[in-house]
Amino acid sequence: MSGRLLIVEDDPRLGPIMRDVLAASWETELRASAEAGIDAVLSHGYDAIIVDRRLPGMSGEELVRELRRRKVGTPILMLTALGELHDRVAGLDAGANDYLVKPFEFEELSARLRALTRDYTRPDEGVAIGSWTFHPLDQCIDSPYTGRVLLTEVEAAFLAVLAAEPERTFSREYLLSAVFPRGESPTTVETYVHYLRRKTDRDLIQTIRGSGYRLGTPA
Amino acid sequence: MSGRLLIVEDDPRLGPIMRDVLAASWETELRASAEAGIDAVLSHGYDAIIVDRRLPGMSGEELVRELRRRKVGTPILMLTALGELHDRVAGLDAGANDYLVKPFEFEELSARLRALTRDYTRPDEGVAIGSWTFHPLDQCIDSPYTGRVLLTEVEAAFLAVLAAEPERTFSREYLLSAVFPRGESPTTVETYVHYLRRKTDRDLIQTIRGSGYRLGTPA
DNA sequence: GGGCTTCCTCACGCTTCCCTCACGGCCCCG
DNA sequence: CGGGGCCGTGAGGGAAGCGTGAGGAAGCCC
Repeated sequence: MSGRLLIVEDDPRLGPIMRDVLAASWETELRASAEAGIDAVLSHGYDAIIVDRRLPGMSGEELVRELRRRKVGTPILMLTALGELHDRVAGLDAGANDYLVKPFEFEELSARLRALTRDYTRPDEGVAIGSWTFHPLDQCIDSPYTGRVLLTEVEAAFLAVLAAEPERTFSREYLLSAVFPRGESPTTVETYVHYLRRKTDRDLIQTIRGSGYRLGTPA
Repeated sequence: MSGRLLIVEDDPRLGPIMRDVLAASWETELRASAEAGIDAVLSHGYDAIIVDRRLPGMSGEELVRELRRRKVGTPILMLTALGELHDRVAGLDAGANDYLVKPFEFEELSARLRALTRDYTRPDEGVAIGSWTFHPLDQCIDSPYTGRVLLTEVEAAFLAVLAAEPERTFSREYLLSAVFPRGESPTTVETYVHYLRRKTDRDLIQTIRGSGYRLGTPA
Protein backbone atom coordinates (compact mmCIF):
# COMPACT_ATOMS: atom_id res chain seq x y z
CA MET A 1 0.00 0.00 0.00
CA SER A 2 1.70 3.16 -1.21
CA GLY A 3 -0.51 5.69 0.53
CA ARG A 4 -3.73 7.57 0.13
CA LEU A 5 -4.98 8.39 -3.36
CA LEU A 6 -7.82 10.69 -4.34
CA ILE A 7 -9.55 10.33 -7.69
CA VAL A 8 -11.70 13.19 -8.96
CA GLU A 9 -13.65 11.80 -11.91
CA ASP A 10 -17.30 12.23 -12.82
CA ASP A 11 -17.54 9.49 -15.44
CA PRO A 12 -19.79 6.92 -13.73
CA ARG A 13 -18.00 4.07 -15.47
CA LEU A 14 -14.34 5.09 -15.47
CA GLY A 15 -14.32 6.45 -11.91
CA PRO A 16 -15.26 3.27 -10.09
CA ILE A 17 -13.03 1.19 -12.38
CA MET A 18 -10.00 3.31 -11.57
CA ARG A 19 -10.82 3.23 -7.90
CA ASP A 20 -11.09 -0.54 -7.88
CA VAL A 21 -8.02 -1.22 -10.01
CA LEU A 22 -5.80 1.17 -8.07
CA ALA A 23 -7.16 -0.10 -4.76
CA ALA A 24 -4.65 -2.91 -5.13
CA SER A 25 -1.80 -0.58 -4.27
CA TRP A 26 -3.50 2.52 -2.86
CA GLU A 27 -6.01 3.49 -0.30
CA THR A 28 -8.32 5.05 -2.88
CA GLU A 29 -11.13 7.52 -2.58
CA LEU A 30 -13.43 8.76 -5.35
CA ARG A 31 -15.12 12.14 -5.75
CA ALA A 32 -17.30 13.18 -8.67
CA SER A 33 -16.83 16.95 -8.69
CA ALA A 34 -14.09 19.53 -8.25
CA GLU A 35 -15.82 21.03 -5.25
CA ALA A 36 -16.10 17.67 -3.52
CA GLY A 37 -12.46 17.03 -4.37
CA ILE A 38 -11.29 20.25 -2.74
CA ASP A 39 -13.31 19.48 0.36
CA ALA A 40 -11.72 16.06 0.56
CA VAL A 41 -8.18 17.36 0.13
CA LEU A 42 -8.54 20.14 2.67
CA SER A 43 -9.99 17.88 5.31
CA HIS A 44 -8.06 14.65 4.79
CA GLY A 45 -4.78 14.90 2.90
CA TYR A 46 -3.52 12.50 0.26
CA ASP A 47 -0.24 11.31 -1.17
CA ALA A 48 -1.39 11.73 -4.77
CA ILE A 49 -4.40 13.04 -6.67
CA ILE A 50 -5.82 12.09 -10.06
CA VAL A 51 -7.99 14.77 -11.64
CA ASP A 52 -10.12 14.54 -14.73
CA ARG A 53 -9.79 17.68 -16.79
CA ARG A 54 -13.44 17.68 -17.77
CA LEU A 55 -15.70 17.92 -14.74
CA PRO A 56 -19.21 19.27 -14.26
CA GLY A 57 -19.07 22.85 -13.03
CA MET A 58 -15.56 23.74 -11.90
CA SER A 59 -13.04 22.20 -14.30
CA GLY A 60 -10.09 20.03 -13.36
CA GLU A 61 -7.70 22.82 -14.25
CA GLU A 62 -9.45 25.23 -11.94
CA LEU A 63 -9.39 22.58 -9.24
CA VAL A 64 -5.62 22.24 -9.57
CA ARG A 65 -5.13 25.98 -9.58
CA GLU A 66 -7.22 26.35 -6.45
CA LEU A 67 -5.30 23.65 -4.61
CA ARG A 68 -1.94 25.15 -5.56
CA ARG A 69 -3.22 28.55 -4.52
CA ARG A 70 -3.91 27.06 -1.13
CA LYS A 71 -0.36 25.76 -0.96
CA VAL A 72 -1.31 22.13 -1.30
CA GLY A 73 1.82 20.45 -2.65
CA THR A 74 0.46 16.96 -3.26
CA PRO A 75 1.47 15.48 -6.64
CA ILE A 76 -1.37 15.73 -9.15
CA LEU A 77 -1.84 13.71 -12.32
CA MET A 78 -4.27 15.17 -14.79
CA LEU A 79 -6.42 12.99 -17.00
CA THR A 80 -8.08 14.02 -20.22
CA ALA A 81 -9.69 13.02 -23.45
CA LEU A 82 -7.99 15.94 -25.16
CA GLY A 83 -4.56 15.24 -26.52
CA GLU A 84 -3.98 18.66 -27.98
CA LEU A 85 -0.70 20.34 -27.22
CA HIS A 86 -2.09 23.54 -25.79
CA ASP A 87 -4.36 21.56 -23.46
CA ARG A 88 -1.45 19.63 -22.09
CA VAL A 89 0.61 22.77 -21.62
CA ALA A 90 -2.27 24.53 -19.89
CA GLY A 91 -2.83 21.60 -17.55
CA LEU A 92 0.79 21.39 -16.53
CA ASP A 93 1.08 25.12 -16.09
CA ALA A 94 -1.99 25.16 -13.88
CA GLY A 95 0.08 23.14 -11.43
CA ALA A 96 -0.39 19.51 -12.39
CA ASN A 97 2.71 17.36 -12.18
CA ASP A 98 1.82 14.96 -14.94
CA TYR A 99 -0.69 14.49 -17.71
CA LEU A 100 -2.19 11.36 -19.19
CA VAL A 101 -4.40 11.20 -22.26
CA LYS A 102 -7.44 8.90 -22.47
CA PRO A 103 -7.60 6.18 -23.43
CA PHE A 104 -4.70 5.03 -21.31
CA GLU A 105 -3.55 1.73 -19.91
CA PHE A 106 -3.76 1.20 -16.19
CA GLU A 107 -0.25 -0.10 -16.07
CA GLU A 108 1.06 3.22 -17.31
CA LEU A 109 -1.15 5.11 -14.89
CA SER A 110 0.28 3.04 -12.06
CA ALA A 111 3.84 3.63 -13.17
CA ARG A 112 3.29 7.38 -13.41
CA LEU A 113 1.74 7.47 -9.97
CA ARG A 114 4.70 5.58 -8.58
CA ALA A 115 7.07 8.05 -10.25
CA LEU A 116 5.15 11.00 -8.84
CA THR A 117 5.12 9.82 -5.28
CA ARG A 118 8.63 8.48 -5.01
CA ASP A 119 10.52 10.37 -2.37
CA TYR A 120 14.18 10.68 -3.17
CA THR A 121 15.08 13.06 -0.44
CA ARG A 122 14.49 11.56 2.93
CA PRO A 123 16.43 13.98 5.05
CA ASP A 124 18.05 12.61 8.15
CA GLU A 125 19.70 15.91 8.94
CA GLY A 126 16.58 17.56 10.26
CA VAL A 127 14.25 20.30 9.18
CA ALA A 128 14.70 23.96 10.05
CA ILE A 129 11.75 25.61 11.77
CA GLY A 130 12.55 29.15 12.68
CA SER A 131 15.65 28.97 14.86
CA TRP A 132 14.90 25.34 15.70
CA THR A 133 15.97 22.14 14.00
CA PHE A 134 13.45 19.34 13.99
CA HIS A 135 14.65 15.71 13.74
CA PRO A 136 11.63 13.61 12.83
CA LEU A 137 13.35 10.27 13.18
CA ASP A 138 14.93 11.06 16.53
CA GLN A 139 11.73 12.69 17.77
CA CYS A 140 13.51 15.71 19.08
CA ILE A 141 13.99 19.36 18.29
CA ASP A 142 17.11 21.47 18.82
CA SER A 143 17.58 25.08 19.67
CA PRO A 144 20.88 26.94 19.68
CA TYR A 145 19.75 28.67 22.85
CA THR A 146 17.92 26.21 25.04
CA GLY A 147 19.33 22.93 23.74
CA ARG A 148 17.59 19.76 22.72
CA VAL A 149 14.03 18.90 23.63
CA LEU A 150 12.66 15.38 23.38
CA LEU A 151 9.23 14.97 21.86
CA THR A 152 6.71 12.22 22.28
CA GLU A 153 5.58 10.15 19.33
CA VAL A 154 2.37 12.08 18.75
CA GLU A 155 4.05 15.44 19.22
CA ALA A 156 6.66 14.54 16.60
CA ALA A 157 4.04 13.25 14.16
CA PHE A 158 2.04 16.42 14.62
CA LEU A 159 5.03 18.62 13.97
CA ALA A 160 6.07 16.51 10.98
CA VAL A 161 2.76 17.19 9.28
CA LEU A 162 3.15 20.92 9.73
CA ALA A 163 6.80 20.85 8.68
CA ALA A 164 6.05 18.97 5.46
CA GLU A 165 4.63 22.17 3.97
CA PRO A 166 5.85 25.06 6.10
CA GLU A 167 4.04 27.83 4.27
CA ARG A 168 0.68 26.19 4.35
CA THR A 169 -2.08 26.78 6.87
CA PHE A 170 -3.57 23.49 8.01
CA SER A 171 -7.16 23.25 9.08
CA ARG A 172 -8.06 21.63 12.34
CA GLU A 173 -9.85 18.79 10.55
CA TYR A 174 -6.86 18.11 8.36
CA LEU A 175 -4.51 17.89 11.28
CA LEU A 176 -6.94 15.73 13.14
CA SER A 177 -7.25 13.18 10.35
CA ALA A 178 -3.56 13.34 9.48
CA VAL A 179 -2.18 12.77 12.96
CA PHE A 180 -5.03 10.94 14.66
CA PRO A 181 -6.36 8.34 12.24
CA ARG A 182 -9.35 7.51 14.35
CA GLY A 183 -11.67 10.42 14.82
CA GLU A 184 -10.44 12.03 17.98
CA SER A 185 -11.99 15.00 19.62
CA PRO A 186 -11.14 18.25 17.80
CA THR A 187 -9.79 19.85 20.93
CA THR A 188 -6.97 17.34 20.90
CA VAL A 189 -5.34 19.46 18.22
CA GLU A 190 -5.28 22.43 20.56
CA THR A 191 -3.79 20.33 23.29
CA TYR A 192 -0.87 19.22 21.16
CA VAL A 193 -0.28 22.71 19.89
CA HIS A 194 -0.12 23.65 23.52
CA TYR A 195 2.33 20.87 24.38
CA LEU A 196 4.64 21.81 21.53
CA ARG A 197 4.53 25.49 22.33
CA ARG A 198 5.31 24.79 25.98
CA LYS A 199 8.24 22.57 25.11
CA THR A 200 9.72 24.98 22.58
CA ASP A 201 8.52 28.51 22.34
CA ARG A 202 5.24 30.23 21.90
CA ASP A 203 5.85 31.32 18.34
CA LEU A 204 6.84 27.96 16.89
CA ILE A 205 3.28 27.35 15.78
CA GLN A 206 1.10 30.19 14.70
CA THR A 207 -2.65 30.35 15.14
CA ILE A 208 -4.63 31.56 12.17
CA ARG A 209 -7.89 32.29 13.85
CA GLY A 210 -10.80 30.70 12.08
CA SER A 211 -8.51 28.81 9.70
CA GLY A 212 -6.10 26.63 11.63
CA TYR A 213 -2.40 26.50 12.37
CA ARG A 214 0.84 26.95 10.49
CA LEU A 215 4.52 27.02 11.22
CA GLY A 216 6.88 29.78 11.84
CA THR A 217 7.34 33.43 11.49
CA PRO A 218 5.18 35.48 9.17
CA ALA A 219 6.65 38.69 10.54
CA MET B 1 16.08 31.83 -16.26
CA SER B 2 14.64 28.88 -14.37
CA GLY B 3 17.88 27.18 -13.38
CA ARG B 4 20.50 24.74 -14.59
CA LEU B 5 19.49 22.06 -17.06
CA LEU B 6 21.51 19.07 -18.21
CA ILE B 7 20.72 17.34 -21.50
CA VAL B 8 22.12 13.88 -22.14
CA GLU B 9 21.55 13.15 -25.81
CA ASP B 10 23.86 11.58 -28.38
CA ASP B 11 21.94 12.51 -31.52
CA PRO B 12 24.24 15.09 -33.16
CA ARG B 13 21.28 16.96 -34.58
CA LEU B 14 18.64 16.86 -31.84
CA GLY B 15 21.05 17.51 -28.96
CA PRO B 16 22.28 20.95 -30.06
CA ILE B 17 18.78 21.98 -31.15
CA MET B 18 17.35 21.21 -27.71
CA ARG B 19 20.23 22.95 -26.03
CA ASP B 20 19.72 26.09 -28.10
CA VAL B 21 15.94 26.20 -27.85
CA LEU B 22 15.88 25.62 -24.12
CA ALA B 23 18.70 28.09 -23.60
CA ALA B 24 15.99 30.76 -23.72
CA SER B 25 14.82 29.78 -20.26
CA TRP B 26 17.55 27.56 -18.87
CA GLU B 27 21.25 27.52 -18.32
CA THR B 28 21.72 24.45 -20.51
CA GLU B 29 24.53 21.97 -20.80
CA LEU B 30 24.83 19.10 -23.24
CA ARG B 31 26.51 15.71 -22.81
CA ALA B 32 26.57 12.94 -25.40
CA SER B 33 26.90 9.84 -23.22
CA ALA B 34 25.59 8.42 -19.98
CA GLU B 35 29.04 8.33 -18.46
CA ALA B 36 29.66 11.99 -19.28
CA GLY B 37 26.21 12.79 -17.90
CA ILE B 38 26.93 11.14 -14.56
CA ASP B 39 30.24 12.99 -14.31
CA ALA B 40 28.49 16.26 -14.97
CA VAL B 41 25.76 15.63 -12.40
CA LEU B 42 28.14 14.55 -9.70
CA SER B 43 30.42 17.51 -10.18
CA HIS B 44 27.96 20.33 -10.90
CA GLY B 45 24.39 19.79 -9.77
CA TYR B 46 21.37 20.71 -11.86
CA ASP B 47 17.74 21.64 -11.36
CA ALA B 48 16.51 19.25 -14.04
CA ILE B 49 17.91 16.60 -16.37
CA ILE B 50 16.75 15.41 -19.77
CA VAL B 51 17.94 11.93 -20.68
CA ASP B 52 17.61 10.13 -23.97
CA ARG B 53 16.68 6.53 -23.42
CA ARG B 54 18.87 5.29 -26.24
CA LEU B 55 22.49 6.18 -25.67
CA PRO B 56 25.74 4.59 -26.82
CA GLY B 57 27.09 2.23 -24.17
CA MET B 58 25.25 2.73 -20.92
CA SER B 59 21.54 3.31 -21.61
CA GLY B 60 19.45 6.19 -20.34
CA GLU B 61 17.62 3.87 -18.02
CA GLU B 62 20.83 2.67 -16.45
CA LEU B 63 21.94 6.26 -16.13
CA VAL B 64 18.80 7.12 -14.21
CA ARG B 65 19.11 4.06 -12.02
CA GLU B 66 22.71 4.93 -11.23
CA LEU B 67 21.85 8.52 -10.31
CA ARG B 68 19.02 7.43 -8.06
CA ARG B 69 21.29 4.86 -6.45
CA ARG B 70 23.62 7.72 -5.61
CA LYS B 71 20.71 9.56 -4.02
CA VAL B 72 20.53 12.24 -6.67
CA GLY B 73 16.97 13.56 -6.41
CA THR B 74 17.01 15.95 -9.36
CA PRO B 75 13.88 15.70 -11.54
CA ILE B 76 14.58 13.66 -14.66
CA LEU B 77 12.63 13.69 -17.89
CA MET B 78 13.22 10.73 -20.14
CA LEU B 79 13.11 11.01 -23.89
CA THR B 80 12.63 8.19 -26.32
CA ALA B 81 11.66 7.07 -29.77
CA LEU B 82 9.93 4.07 -28.26
CA GLY B 83 6.30 4.66 -27.45
CA GLU B 84 5.55 1.20 -26.21
CA LEU B 85 3.89 0.83 -22.86
CA HIS B 86 6.47 -1.42 -21.27
CA ASP B 87 9.25 0.99 -22.22
CA ARG B 88 7.52 3.87 -20.61
CA VAL B 89 6.80 1.88 -17.49
CA ALA B 90 10.40 0.70 -17.31
CA GLY B 91 11.70 4.23 -17.70
CA LEU B 92 9.51 5.61 -14.95
CA ASP B 93 10.27 2.74 -12.63
CA ALA B 94 13.97 3.25 -13.13
CA GLY B 95 13.49 6.58 -11.40
CA ALA B 96 12.58 9.06 -14.11
CA ASN B 97 9.91 11.59 -13.18
CA ASP B 98 8.47 12.05 -16.62
CA TYR B 99 8.60 10.57 -20.06
CA LEU B 100 8.24 12.15 -23.48
CA VAL B 101 8.00 10.31 -26.77
CA LYS B 102 9.78 11.51 -29.93
CA PRO B 103 8.82 13.26 -32.00
CA PHE B 104 7.69 15.87 -29.51
CA GLU B 105 7.01 19.59 -29.65
CA PHE B 106 9.35 21.88 -27.79
CA GLU B 107 6.50 23.71 -26.22
CA GLU B 108 5.37 20.57 -24.48
CA LEU B 109 8.92 19.77 -23.42
CA SER B 110 9.15 23.22 -21.88
CA ALA B 111 5.84 22.83 -20.10
CA ARG B 112 6.84 19.47 -18.67
CA LEU B 113 10.15 20.84 -17.47
CA ARG B 114 8.34 23.70 -15.80
CA ALA B 115 5.97 21.24 -14.14
CA LEU B 116 8.88 19.13 -12.92
CA THR B 117 10.81 21.97 -11.38
CA ARG B 118 8.03 24.04 -9.98
CA ASP B 119 8.45 24.76 -6.32
CA TYR B 120 5.10 24.82 -4.61
CA THR B 121 6.47 25.75 -1.26
CA ARG B 122 7.60 29.18 -2.29
CA PRO B 123 5.25 31.84 -0.97
CA ASP B 124 2.79 33.26 -3.45
CA GLU B 125 3.41 36.81 -4.50
CA GLY B 126 0.09 38.18 -3.37
CA VAL B 127 -1.70 41.23 -4.70
CA ALA B 128 -0.03 44.61 -4.89
CA ILE B 129 -1.93 47.50 -3.30
CA GLY B 130 0.11 50.65 -3.42
CA SER B 131 3.34 49.85 -1.63
CA TRP B 132 1.65 46.97 0.19
CA THR B 133 1.31 43.33 -0.73
CA PHE B 134 -1.88 41.62 0.24
CA HIS B 135 -1.96 37.83 0.82
CA PRO B 136 -5.60 36.80 0.88
CA LEU B 137 -5.04 33.22 1.97
CA ASP B 138 -2.65 34.04 4.76
CA GLN B 139 -4.87 36.88 5.86
CA CYS B 140 -2.03 39.31 6.07
CA ILE B 141 -0.60 42.32 4.28
CA ASP B 142 3.06 43.25 3.89
CA SER B 143 4.81 46.55 3.76
CA PRO B 144 8.48 47.07 2.93
CA TYR B 145 8.59 49.68 5.69
CA THR B 146 6.51 48.52 8.60
CA GLY B 147 6.55 44.78 8.06
CA ARG B 148 3.72 42.30 8.04
CA VAL B 149 0.31 42.94 9.56
CA LEU B 150 -2.10 40.14 10.35
CA LEU B 151 -5.71 40.70 9.38
CA THR B 152 -8.85 39.18 10.78
CA GLU B 153 -11.18 37.10 8.65
CA VAL B 154 -13.63 39.88 7.93
CA GLU B 155 -10.92 42.44 7.31
CA ALA B 156 -9.28 40.14 4.78
CA ALA B 157 -12.59 39.40 3.08
CA PHE B 158 -13.35 43.09 2.89
CA LEU B 159 -10.00 43.91 1.37
CA ALA B 160 -10.29 41.00 -1.05
CA VAL B 161 -13.47 42.47 -2.50
CA LEU B 162 -11.79 45.80 -3.08
CA ALA B 163 -8.64 44.20 -4.47
CA ALA B 164 -10.58 42.10 -6.96
CA GLU B 165 -11.18 45.23 -9.02
CA PRO B 166 -8.64 47.83 -7.93
CA GLU B 167 -9.85 50.54 -10.29
CA ARG B 168 -13.48 50.31 -9.31
CA THR B 169 -15.32 52.40 -6.77
CA PHE B 170 -17.56 50.22 -4.64
CA SER B 171 -20.76 51.52 -3.17
CA ARG B 172 -21.49 51.05 0.48
CA GLU B 173 -24.42 48.77 -0.30
CA TYR B 174 -22.33 46.58 -2.56
CA LEU B 175 -19.63 46.13 0.04
CA LEU B 176 -22.22 45.45 2.66
CA SER B 177 -23.90 42.67 0.74
CA ALA B 178 -20.61 41.27 -0.56
CA VAL B 179 -18.82 40.98 2.75
CA PHE B 180 -21.70 40.69 5.19
CA PRO B 181 -24.26 38.29 3.74
CA ARG B 182 -26.87 39.08 6.30
CA GLY B 183 -27.97 42.65 6.18
CA GLU B 184 -25.73 44.34 8.67
CA SER B 185 -25.88 47.93 9.63
CA PRO B 186 -24.39 50.19 6.92
CA THR B 187 -22.01 51.82 9.34
CA THR B 188 -20.22 48.50 9.65
CA VAL B 189 -18.54 49.28 6.35
CA GLU B 190 -17.06 52.44 7.78
CA THR B 191 -15.84 50.56 10.80
CA TYR B 192 -13.91 48.06 8.72
CA VAL B 193 -12.46 50.75 6.51
CA HIS B 194 -11.30 52.31 9.71
CA TYR B 195 -9.77 49.08 11.02
CA LEU B 196 -7.87 48.52 7.79
CA ARG B 197 -6.62 52.08 7.62
CA ARG B 198 -5.45 51.91 11.21
CA LYS B 199 -3.61 48.66 10.65
CA THR B 200 -1.92 49.80 7.46
CA ASP B 201 -1.95 53.41 6.45
CA ARG B 202 -4.50 56.08 5.88
CA ASP B 203 -4.24 56.06 2.11
CA LEU B 204 -4.74 52.36 1.55
CA ILE B 205 -8.44 52.88 1.01
CA GLN B 206 -9.73 56.03 -0.59
CA THR B 207 -13.09 57.59 0.20
CA ILE B 208 -15.14 58.75 -2.76
CA ARG B 209 -17.57 61.00 -1.03
CA GLY B 210 -21.15 60.25 -1.93
CA SER B 211 -20.18 57.13 -3.90
CA GLY B 212 -18.24 54.73 -1.73
CA TYR B 213 -14.69 53.44 -1.44
CA ARG B 214 -11.89 52.28 -3.69
CA LEU B 215 -8.29 51.24 -3.32
CA GLY B 216 -5.38 53.66 -3.02
CA THR B 217 -3.23 55.19 -5.77
CA PRO B 218 -5.58 58.08 -6.64
CA ALA B 219 -4.00 59.25 -9.90
C1' DG C 1 2.03 -4.19 41.87
C1' DG C 2 3.48 0.75 42.18
C1' DG C 3 5.01 4.64 40.03
C1' DC C 4 6.00 6.84 35.83
C1' DT C 5 5.13 8.64 31.14
C1' DT C 6 2.03 9.30 27.46
C1' DC C 7 -2.37 9.98 25.23
C1' DC C 8 -6.67 11.94 25.07
C1' DT C 9 -11.03 14.34 27.07
C1' DC C 10 -13.40 17.86 29.25
C1' DA C 11 -14.80 22.21 30.99
C1' DC C 12 -13.79 26.74 32.47
C1' DG C 13 -12.10 31.21 31.51
C1' DC C 14 -10.02 34.45 28.69
C1' DT C 15 -8.76 36.70 24.56
C1' DT C 16 -10.07 38.28 20.23
C1' DC C 17 -13.25 39.56 17.02
C1' DC C 18 -17.64 41.22 15.15
C1' DC C 19 -21.00 44.43 14.97
C1' DT C 20 -23.78 48.45 16.90
C1' DC C 21 -24.33 52.90 18.44
C1' DA C 22 -23.58 57.62 19.37
C1' DC C 23 -20.96 61.60 19.05
C1' DG C 24 -18.12 64.78 16.65
C1' DG C 25 -15.75 66.62 12.59
C1' DC C 26 -15.58 67.66 7.77
C1' DC C 27 -17.29 69.07 3.35
C1' DC C 28 -20.37 71.11 0.28
C1' DC C 29 -24.28 73.65 -0.60
C1' DG C 30 -27.31 77.12 0.06
C1' DC D 1 -21.30 81.81 7.18
C1' DG D 2 -24.45 78.51 8.84
C1' DG D 3 -26.67 74.11 8.30
C1' DG D 4 -27.31 69.41 6.85
C1' DG D 5 -25.77 65.34 5.07
C1' DC D 6 -21.56 62.17 5.15
C1' DC D 7 -17.98 60.19 7.12
C1' DG D 8 -14.52 59.06 10.94
C1' DT D 9 -13.65 57.36 15.39
C1' DG D 10 -13.96 55.43 20.00
C1' DA D 11 -16.36 52.66 23.33
C1' DG D 12 -18.70 48.53 24.46
C1' DG D 13 -21.84 44.21 24.58
C1' DG D 14 -22.08 39.74 23.11
C1' DA D 15 -20.35 35.65 21.13
C1' DA D 16 -17.25 32.58 19.03
C1' DG D 17 -12.74 30.66 19.08
C1' DC D 18 -8.87 29.35 21.51
C1' DG D 19 -5.72 28.37 25.63
C1' DT D 20 -4.89 25.92 29.60
C1' DG D 21 -4.97 23.00 33.64
C1' DA D 22 -6.77 18.97 35.75
C1' DG D 23 -7.61 14.29 35.42
C1' DG D 24 -8.69 9.52 33.80
C1' DA D 25 -7.20 5.45 31.02
C1' DA D 26 -3.66 2.76 29.09
C1' DG D 27 0.93 1.19 28.55
C1' DC D 28 5.82 0.62 30.30
C1' DC D 29 9.66 -0.12 33.40
C1' DC D 30 11.32 -1.35 37.27
